[in-house]
Amino acid sequence: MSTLFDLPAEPPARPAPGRHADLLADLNPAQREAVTHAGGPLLVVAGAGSGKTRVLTRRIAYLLAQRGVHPGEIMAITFTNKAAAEMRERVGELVGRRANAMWVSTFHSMCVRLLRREAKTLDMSSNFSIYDSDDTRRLVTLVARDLDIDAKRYPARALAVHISNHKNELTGPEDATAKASNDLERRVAEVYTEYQRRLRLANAFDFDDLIMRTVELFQAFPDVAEHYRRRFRHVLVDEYQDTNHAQYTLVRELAGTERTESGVEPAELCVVGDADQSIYAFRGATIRNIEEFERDFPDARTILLEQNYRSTQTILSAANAVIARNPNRRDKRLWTDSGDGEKIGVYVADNEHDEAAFVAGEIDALVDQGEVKYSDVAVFYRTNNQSRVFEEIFIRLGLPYRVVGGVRFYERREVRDALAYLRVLANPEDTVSLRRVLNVPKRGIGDRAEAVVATHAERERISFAAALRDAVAGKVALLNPRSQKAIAGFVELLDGLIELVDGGAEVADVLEAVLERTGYRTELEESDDPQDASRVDNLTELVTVAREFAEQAAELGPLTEDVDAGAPEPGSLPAFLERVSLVADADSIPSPDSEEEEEEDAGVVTLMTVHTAKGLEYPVVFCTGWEDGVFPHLRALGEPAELAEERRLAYVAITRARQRLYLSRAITRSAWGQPMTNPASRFFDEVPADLLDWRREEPAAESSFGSPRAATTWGRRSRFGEDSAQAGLAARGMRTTPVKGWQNTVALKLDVGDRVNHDKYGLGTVVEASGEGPRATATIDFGSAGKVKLMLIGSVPMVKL
DNA sequence: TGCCCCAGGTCACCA
DNA sequence: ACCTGGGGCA
Repeated sequence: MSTLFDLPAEPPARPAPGRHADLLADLNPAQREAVTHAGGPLLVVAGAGSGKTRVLTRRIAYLLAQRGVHPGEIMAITFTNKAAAEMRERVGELVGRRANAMWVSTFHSMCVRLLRREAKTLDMSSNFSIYDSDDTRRLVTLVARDLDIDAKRYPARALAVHISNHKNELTGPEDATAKASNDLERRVAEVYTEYQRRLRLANAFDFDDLIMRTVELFQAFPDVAEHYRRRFRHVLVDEYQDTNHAQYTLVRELAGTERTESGVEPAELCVVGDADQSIYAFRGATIRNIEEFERDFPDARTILLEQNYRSTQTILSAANAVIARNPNRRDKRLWTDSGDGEKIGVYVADNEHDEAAFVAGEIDALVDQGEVKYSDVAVFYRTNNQSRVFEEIFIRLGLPYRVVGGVRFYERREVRDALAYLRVLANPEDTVSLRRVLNVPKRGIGDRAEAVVATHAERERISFAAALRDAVAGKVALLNPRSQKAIAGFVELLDGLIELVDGGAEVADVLEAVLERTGYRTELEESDDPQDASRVDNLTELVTVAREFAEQAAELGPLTEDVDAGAPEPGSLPAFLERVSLVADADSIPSPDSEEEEEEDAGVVTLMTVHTAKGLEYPVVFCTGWEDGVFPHLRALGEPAELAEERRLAYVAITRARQRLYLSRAITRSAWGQPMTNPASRFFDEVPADLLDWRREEPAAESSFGSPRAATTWGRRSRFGEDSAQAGLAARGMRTTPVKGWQNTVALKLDVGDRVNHDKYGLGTVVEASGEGPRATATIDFGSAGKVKLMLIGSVPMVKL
């Protein structure tokens, strides 16, 4: 994992177009307009593969080359460090070294930069810690416990989510308290209030705070806002559809909407996005921001990019047809002039193993034919737990693969422990980190001792770190001598390490000292748990990361630019921690072509969730698990808003494919240890039939039951407010049922104790029933055929007796 | 008091 | 698989 911080590999160097004509020469008219537009706010609606990044980078280059804009006046905001790095690099190719003076960063790192500089204004110290979701959960747990909140009724996870939602909506603790109207909301407000107090005490911001408090900074201190507004005359935002309310407000504050009293005009705002690719509602993103852009910024200009440079027309037609089913969307149809290409391969598997075998076999065949190499292929699934069957068969067949996602490096316990030590050294007030490592490895400071110290801290209104020192000095009542001695040893240990830091030791050496002096490494090395061996490896890797970080910093040299006052010294411990905190998950995704891949090397197949796939592209894509209940996900069935989001997810998945796309489903799939039969994904119906190449259809036996076409009056669509898909397709002359019998019939209503007859399993008794309407499931005991969990939507080949 | 081990319940979507 | 609680033991 030494690629942790590596930037995407450079595309082959091409001559940098410096002159006006060159910057625009290879752009289509819409792109050209987006690049040259001057004046009012600009919304670029960029369909998948329509050259969005190219437009953004060219626009920046154009600003510099043709409009005399100084690079220091440009702020470009992205969602991932990877996107930021790519943009910086591509602008660098076009304009050279001057690119360094621009701010090209993620929302979060931009805010950290501002907050470090302005920390004093918010009564914080500039060496603050940044809490991620794990730290947040820990602190919420502590707070909830102190407030005597029933952890069963209000789990810390849930409380943390509610707090996060408040922050994304810019609702502060006071507002939350005032608005609370039921028990849950009052509890949340209570925890939220105390949580914020404790964050401040720990000199820490959590992830959502970075945005919320920056907004607060701008709103409470207009002179600060004006300072940055004066500086950043051009604000560009990528992936605008993924912004939440707080980020939206931040953009507004930063760019300004009208002339200030002292005469600062609003900055020129350019946002780029695609509402159809908004798939992060679950973390607060709202497509409202892009949909309402023209209303938010009245004199806005909107440009649509519909020409696609990535996929075949077949793939684009499928994507267009699926996404067209979403209500209330701006119509947009992707097209290409590069031809139809292959049809979409469709496979109906008996079960998930069969599905995985098909995928593996097909990849094998394609590679054998010399059509593709492994690294051209990606396999998508809806949820991470679906990766296992693919891994199994890939291993069995010897297909090289890599799973992206899952437990990430920085989420591993040992890595977090080590970083917690470093954070304590950088910011001793960081209570969450301090308490995390207090007794790791075990050193005789148990729960009891910790609680006594915490109580003392609370009563004296001092930080936990200060309370520990009191404990050593014997000022903490109820602490037994043995614990006191253990705490003294711990404090001494920390002091020794802090001395090392103050003496200017390199981060990697500090880290080494932590692992040595705490006995952390020794403990792992002496353990006979095989897992601990890999933990040692991970820690070694972390040391390597720290080492490389210092080397990189040394090459860059000290920062000179004025706006970076308050930023941590390059290569320093705080700088390292900041870097690590802000590594977004998406940044660890290897891009298909970026590895140091030899020409001859076939690379590896990439396995990932659809969410992870956003922004990537592959010549060959297998999108699996196209089943109602899987994709779309179970909890989206019957929820129009969530179903729309699932459909956007399907759209994202389809548009990742360049040349070949495969869609597959399994008739039965094991979930939660039980086999489950799932109907075909409704999204299948939405792809025009003439684009599909059926590799295997549903076995006839499954469809012999009932009269599938007749019984759609109950239909999910009519009932749940979608337009009539049947009518819509018929009107366009599209065939809607490629396979006989997979349309939905009336769902069976079953209760515990009902007797049923199933075409395949025979007679059975319902032992469990749950869910309503489209989400109804039942567990049925078929005697010798075993217990089976079935979804009751779709063509259930079963009758109630 | 603190540590360790085992049991049992729980939670399984996506960054 | 991950956290929590109880009981036995140094």
